[in-house]
Parts: sequence; C-alpha cells; structure tokens
Amino acid sequence: MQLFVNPSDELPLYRQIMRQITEAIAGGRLKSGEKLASHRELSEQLVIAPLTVKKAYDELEALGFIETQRGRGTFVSDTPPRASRREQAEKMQQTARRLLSQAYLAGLGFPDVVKVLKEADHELAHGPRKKESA
Amino acid sequence: MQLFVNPSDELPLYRQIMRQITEAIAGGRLKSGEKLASHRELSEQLVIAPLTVKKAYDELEALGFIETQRGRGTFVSDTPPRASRREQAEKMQQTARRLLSQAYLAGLGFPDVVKVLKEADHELAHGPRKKESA
Amino acid sequence: MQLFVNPSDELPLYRQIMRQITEAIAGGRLKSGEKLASHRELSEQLVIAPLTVKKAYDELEALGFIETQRGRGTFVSDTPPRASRREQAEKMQQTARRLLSQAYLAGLGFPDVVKVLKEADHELAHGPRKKESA
Amino acid sequence: MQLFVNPSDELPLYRQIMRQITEAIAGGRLKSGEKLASHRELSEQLVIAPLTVKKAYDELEALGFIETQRGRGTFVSDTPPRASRREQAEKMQQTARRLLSQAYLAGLGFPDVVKVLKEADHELAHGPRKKESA
DNA sequence: GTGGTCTAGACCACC
DNA sequence: GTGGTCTAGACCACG
Repeated sequence: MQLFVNPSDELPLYRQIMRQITEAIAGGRLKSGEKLASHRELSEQLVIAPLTVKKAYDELEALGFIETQRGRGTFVSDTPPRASRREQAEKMQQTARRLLSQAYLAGLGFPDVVKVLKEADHELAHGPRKKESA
Repeated sequence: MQLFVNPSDELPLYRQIMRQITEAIAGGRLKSGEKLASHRELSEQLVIAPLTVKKAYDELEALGFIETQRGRGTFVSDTPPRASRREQAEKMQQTARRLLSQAYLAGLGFPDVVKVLKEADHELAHGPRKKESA
Repeated sequence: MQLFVNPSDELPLYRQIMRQITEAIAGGRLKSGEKLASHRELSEQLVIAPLTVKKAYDELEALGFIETQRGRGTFVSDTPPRASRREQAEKMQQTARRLLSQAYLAGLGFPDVVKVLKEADHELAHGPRKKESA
Repeated sequence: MQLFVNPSDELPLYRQIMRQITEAIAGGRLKSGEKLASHRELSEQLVIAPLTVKKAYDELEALGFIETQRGRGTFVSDTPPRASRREQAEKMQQTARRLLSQAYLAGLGFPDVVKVLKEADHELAHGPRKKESA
C-alpha cells in the first residue's frame, strides 16, 4: 500500500493520509483485518513527522476505520463505520454538485462527467499513479 | 441570488460564498454581466463582516470569475477562467474518486452514484433548498 | 485624437485619460496650441460621466499640460511642466525597473527590452491601436 | 532580503511589498525554494500590520510566485508564473510607452532612456539603496 | 511558531 | 453609494 502526500496541498497532511486510506478501503484495496504500516514506518516513507501520521491513525481509529492492538500493530477494521443515511446523502450531494460545477465550468457536459466517474472508479480499485495535486 | 452561510461549517465562510457563486455560474443561475450584491450589502444579508465577503469577491476576481468596477459594483465575468485541461482533469478525477469513496463506504453502488449525480444536476440549475451542512 | 478607456482597469478612468493625453503630448501627436474636445463631447465618445472627463482636464490644467479659455475651449499648453530633475530621475528609475522585471520574469533579456522600447517609441509617435489592458 | 515600505507612497503597502519581491525574483536576488520571512516577522521589521504583509503574500501565492506550507513557512516558487505571451507583450508595451513619455516630457531622448535602463538593470540585480519615493 | 480565518471599525478614492 | 486599504487584536488548525 503506497501512499503519497503533498505539503503544498490545501488539505492538511494527516487528512491526506486519512483520505487515501479510506479511499483504499472503499476501493477494496485494503481489506478487513489487513495490517497497516506502523506510524513510525510510514512517517519515514513519507518524510514527515511521525506525529502527523499518528494523528491520521488516531482519527481513523476514532472513526472506526482501523483498530489498534497494543504491541501488535494497526489493522483495518472489519466493521467500517456508517454515518446516518441523511449525512451520507448530504455529503454525496455536495460532492456531486462540486464535480458537476467543475465539469460545467470546464465546458464539459453530463455524459463527460459519467465518463470521468468511470475512470475514477477504475483508479479507486487499482490505486492512483501519482501524488495528490495542490 | 440568495446565498447562505453556516459558521459551523468546516469550510471557511469566504469559501462557502465562493463555492455558491461559482456553482451558480456553473448552473447558469448567474449569467455573464450580471451584477452581484455589493460586499457590504451581502455582508448584511448574511450577518457576517463585510471584509469576509470582500475576501470572497477578491479571490473570485483573482480567479477571473467576476470583475469589479470602482464605484459601480461587481459583475459576473464574461470570460470565465479556464484552468489547463490537465489541471481540470486532475481536479475532476480527485473529486470523482471522493464521490465514489463516499458511496462505496455507504454501501451504495455505481448506479446509485449516477442517480445522486442527476439529482445534484437538478439542484445546480435551480439552487439549493437549504443551508450548507456542517 | 482618439482616446480609449477601460472601466475594468485598475487605473481610474480620469487617470487613463490623463495618461493618454500626456503620452500624446510626449509623442508629439498633440502639439502646443492644439484644441482638445470639450469634456462634454469627449464624455459622449467614451460613454462615461462628463464629470470624469472634467476631472481629468482639471488635473491636467493644474499640472500645466493644458489651458482653458472660457467660452473658447481647452488647448494644449505651450509650456509643458517640468518636474525637478530628481523627481524625474526617480520616476524613470522606477518605471525602468518595472519594465525590466516584466521582461526578466517573462524570460526575455536586455536586448529584448530595448527592442520593445523601440516599438513603443513608434507607437508613441503614431498612437496606440487599441484600448488599455486591465 | 531587506524590504522597505513608504506609507506616503501612492502605491498600497501590500503592493509595494509585492513589487519588491517580484523584482527580487526577477533580479535573481531571491531564488527558487528560498524561504521568505514569515508574515508576522516581516510585519515587525516593516512596522506595519501582519495582515497587510499576509495580503501581499496571499496575492503573490495566487499569482504563483511563492508557495506556502502550513506550519513550515513561505517559499519562492520553483515555477514562476507565465502570463500568455500576448498579455506579457501588452504590459511591457504599456510600461515602455510610459517610460518614454516620462523621458520625452523631461526633455530627454531615446539614448538617455537606454542609459536609465542600464542603471535600473544594475539596481535590480543588486537591490535598491533607499526606500520607495512617494 | 507557522499560516488561516474572522471581526469591528476606520479612512480614502472614485463615480 | 461603490470598492480599496489598513489596523489591532482575537481564535483556531497544523506541525
């Protein structure tokens, strides 16, 4: 499981990490019970402070995505969290509107958006090829 | 053009304003040349500081969405900005992946996402019905 | 003598007018004693408020570039004003540095700047072809 | 990197800062990746409000000259922005005409302008010796 | 300590 | 009235 962070990104580093892990879970690339790199190990890979990775793991654990077993490591939870249907629907609506705005302002149409969506679906399941853009 | 802000929202106030305006432009509810409320006027409507609205307007102008004319007011630009196709594609990819993640983690499938997208499309063109959620 | 104004320009309208007239005088296109359009007439041409043109004329007169003869009209002065050599030198230095910055940031070199200068010299003497850019 | 501001100058403080930084970049005195003083630090040096410096930094970032990293600081961008060749040419033409006007109205000739330009070139690369004039 | 956001109020220039 | 600038001070998020 290869992660990337971009210090210039508006999104905080720990959130970038959180997002990538949740996306990996959503895409099925990280499965229930799978072991994650220790925050120390990951911090070396990403060349960032260990505390930053730890914060990401802490929040993911608080949200129920991962579980920590002292002395053994951190694992993908087998009971992924579910927000209320209402919250889910609202968030998706918001994201969907944002996606459409980006498309329309770029001169694209609804069918193009669906096309992009299909490409993204493929990426989700197989992993991104490069770092987050700023 | 009715706007809403939610001080509890994670997104900064000025960004909430920016987003609503760009979405209104994308949805065709704000047309080229149309006059916006002055930043003072809007600040009263939204019950926030004038400078906060001004910051939103300033950034929108820097991005090319709107134009200001001293003493006359602020208007929707007739030349909406175009990021490079590469940047556009990247941003849309990112948003699309995010949308899919939200859906899959909620237990929904690809067809559901398309359905949500259609609803969002309708909202974009006709305006939201309620304030931003936190 | 054809003038142009751009309401979106950062420079105030009356300053845009002032600049064009002083440039025309510098370029020899407006000669001593030559008659200018009345501020009323010019305001119609430019589709702006007469007061705005009047302000430009007032300031140009205060600076000594033009002279008003009640009932007869406004004329180019035969005694163009001279700032102190020190002020002149400072202003030119500043403008020169700005020109060089623009060039270097654009990847051009000193010889290119001289080339641009020669083109500008030609324009100065024969008049611009289009409106001011924002 | 020593900056100066002059509150009496017609140019807004934040623009004076912007100009000096872009000129320093153009002159090669500020290099890609170099760290700038924090906006708080600089505000103390210049004895002006931190927000004023921040505004300058914000705009420079929007223009692509510098990049900020939360918690780490602000750095000179390694990808200086490039306006379209057309915009560049227009701006330079305008500045060049202005420089010539100043010269001709001062009774100087084209060779004098080139001389001034050479002096300015030297200043650009080595920094100004005094504060901005009003 | 760094940047990010917001406020309340002031003054000026422009139209 | 409009937008443009500046201040002084506060609070938060991030590393």
